[in-house]
Formats: sequence, C-alpha cells, structure tokens
Amino acid sequence: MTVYKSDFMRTLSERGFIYQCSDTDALDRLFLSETVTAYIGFDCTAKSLHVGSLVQIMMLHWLQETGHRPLALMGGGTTRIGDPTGKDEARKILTDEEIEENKAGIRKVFDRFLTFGDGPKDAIMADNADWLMGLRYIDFLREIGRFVSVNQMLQRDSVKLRLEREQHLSLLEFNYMVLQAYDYVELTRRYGCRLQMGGSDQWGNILSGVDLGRRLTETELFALTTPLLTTSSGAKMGKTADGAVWLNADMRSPYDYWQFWRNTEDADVGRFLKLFTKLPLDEIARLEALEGAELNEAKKILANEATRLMHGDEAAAEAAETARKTFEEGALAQSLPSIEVPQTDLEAGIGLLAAYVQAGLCASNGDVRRNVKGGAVRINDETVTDERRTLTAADLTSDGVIKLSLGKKKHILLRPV
RNA sequence: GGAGGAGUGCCCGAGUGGUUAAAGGGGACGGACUGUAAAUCCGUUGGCUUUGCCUACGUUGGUUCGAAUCCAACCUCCUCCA
Repeated sequence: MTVYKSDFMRTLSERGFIYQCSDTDALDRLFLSETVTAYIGFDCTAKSLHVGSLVQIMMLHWLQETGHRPLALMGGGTTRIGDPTGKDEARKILTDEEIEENKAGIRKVFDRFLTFGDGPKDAIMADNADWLMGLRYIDFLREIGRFVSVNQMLQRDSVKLRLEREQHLSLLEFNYMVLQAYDYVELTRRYGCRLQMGGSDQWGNILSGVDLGRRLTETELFALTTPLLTTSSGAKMGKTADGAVWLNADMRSPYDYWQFWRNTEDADVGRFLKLFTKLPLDEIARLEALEGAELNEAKKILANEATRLMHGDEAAAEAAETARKTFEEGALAQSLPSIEVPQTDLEAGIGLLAAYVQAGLCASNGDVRRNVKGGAVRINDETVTDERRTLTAADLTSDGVIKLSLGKKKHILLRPV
C-alpha cells in the first residue's frame, strides 16, 4: 500500500476507500498544499439514498474531517436525463415534481454527515439544474461539444456494455456523461473544485470530466473512485427482498437499519467497520480478530456505530435495546417497528393476509399464503397454519399489541388506536 | 435503403398451435442446521373474492374452437449488402 502524506489520502487508503485514482501522488501533494474542494454527485432518482451511497457520503465526511471542503452535488439536472451506467434500459422519465421531492429527501442525509455554511471549510451543496437547465443546444455543442470525443465515449463501459448487450441507447442517455463532465468543469470554475469522487462504476464518467477540464480550464483535475461494494458472498450491498436499504428514517426505521448491519457476514465485519464507522483502526483490528460467535460482538458495535452516525446516539441505543430484548431475551419489545390499525377494525376482525400485506411483511396475499405453508408466519410467537385466521382483540398481548412475525428476524407490532 | 436473424417471468435461458403461469439455472424469500453469520440440504418464487377467475412471453391488430408459438404493421437490437 502506498504511504500517503496527506491526512485525507492516508485515511482513505487505510480504511479501504480507494479503488482507482487518476494520479495518487499528485493528488496527495495537492492535499498537503492547500484546502481542496472535492465533489461527489448524487442523482435524485429516489426519495432517499441507500447504503450503496454511504461509502461516498463517508468520503465527503472524512474530507471535511481532515480539513478540506466537501461539495455535495444534487443531480437536479442530470436526473432529467438518466445515467445509463449499469442499466439495461432507460429508467422511466421522472417528472419535475418527483425530482424536486427526491432532492428534498436526499438533502436531509447530508446534514448528518457534513457541516454546511459559508466558511472556507464548510461544506457546499450545489444543484446542477442551476447551470444545465439553461443550456442552449447549439451554443453548448460549439463550446463544449467540440472538445468531447465520441470515439472515447464509445470506449466507456457504460456505453460499450449497452451496445454489446444489444440494448438500445438513446441520444438522451448518451449525453449523460457529457453533462456530468460539464458539471465537473462548472464546479471547477465556480468553486475551484479539483477532485471528483464516486463509485467505481463512475470512473468513465469522471474521467470524461477530467479530460474536458484539462481542455477547457487548463487545470489538472483528479478522479478517485471507491470499490464496488459487495458482500463477501458476492451479493450487491444493500439489496434485499424488500428493496434497497434506505438511509432516511421514514423509509427504513433506525431499528431495521441497525438490523441490517447486525446481519453482516463474518467476512465483511472488518471491512465495514473501516468504511462505515469512525472507530480507530487499532480498535477495528482488535474487533475483526474475534472468532466464531464472538464476532457477534463486533457486529453489534458495527450496528451501533453505523446507526449512530446515521440516526444519532439515542436512536442507535434504542435500536440496540430493541434487538437485545427481541433476540436475546425473546421478549416482546414495545419499540419494534409497528403499524397502527383502528380499534374498530380489530373488533371486527382483521384478516391475516391483509394484516401481513399492510405491515409490509409480505408483498401480496399470495405471498402470505405461501409463507403460511412454509411455516414462516407467527402471531405472538405462535406459528400460524390457517391462512384464514383473523386477528381480533383477543389476540392482544398484555402489552396491548399483536406481534406479527415473518421468519425469525422480521417482526412488526400491530397497535390498535 | 436492401436481405437475413432476434426480443420470453427479477436476471440468464428452454419452449415454435392445445397437456404452458411457461423446463433449467441464478438470485430472492422461507424451513432445517448455526452464532440474528457463511456454507450445505429442503421448500417456495404472477395477481385475486383460489375446487374458479384474471393478467403475462417487445407493441398493436389479425387468423383460429384455441397462440409465447401462425400472419401483418410498428418499436428495438444484431449480422451482411448498398
């Protein structure tokens, strides 16, 4: 491993953030000599970012931590195009309202990890809609387009794969990387930005910006990517049956977030501790050296720390306590995620199928039926064998709730109101 | 512009008139085993008011008692020719 002199590069390197970099030595020197502004772009394709973006967010956090200036770029403009990278086909076109709503949701996350303001080291949030929306086609082609090589674009994986897989690629999507490249230049002009970071899938897009920057601003710009995050058994990070592991609390509760980290595979514990917590490396080394069941302690610490960063001390402690009661005591924890149903509905009797679908434990009635057959459905810890069972006030426990479980790990409380 | 080939479920991929909600694999979910892990084994994997009905094999129409399978047009991709 290269030994870096700057705090930022050393930290990133030691903690496993670096996958590719356009010029590590020069970048290291840059970080030693000045306060560097670096950016990462986030498209507004959903109301929240998910754990897949967390590595990126942590990088911005470390950037500020080591005395530099992070810039979070909202893709308010580029989201109107849709990044073809890694996609088989164009995503559906989002409406302006959806994009604005998504942007608002995504912004919230950054307040937890960055300090914004007007000072020289305060983080900046920008939106590429500000300069992309007003572009004029012919002007843009003449000023920027002449410096963009189609030959090079065709070599980029995002494009090449599409073509090789015999899938349609529209001019709209093809332009995405040109706009991303232009973003980089624009940020260099506006904020003196010198570095763009991103996931490894963004390497091509980022380099396009570096090339364009060299031609237009005669400044050396840098590119740095993180490794694609997969679990040791090869699955993509953060993708589960119930979808992505969202960061926003209203889309995935702190308890479920905590559980996500608690269920980390053994082989990933050390790697994740380095990437997703701020624990000192010697402490991490101690934790990942644990073996067998003892590793569970390390997983709890991982869950605690990751949840703390995301949702705060209180939420993390509560999630840990809920998990302890549920899994270690087998007791009913009042703080499990819950859904509310009107008292009157309960008195009338709620169908098992409806309850599970409403709780989000199953996708459809048929899904519940299948799980009943498979013995996965339990009410108040008793296995249900009759799919036509109804839930009534008689099912309320002494705590006044009904515990719906799917499998061993998913529990939702049903609360009458 | 011309000739030929292709488009199947979350993904890959078989199927070329009824027995096909569609083989097989992957993934995912559930069960067993464990440590709320991995690996392994087993089961499940379109929806619904479930002995039935509805939706689904690029899109839209058509032929037929009956179509993923035949025909037409369109969309997209590939190969060759101009």
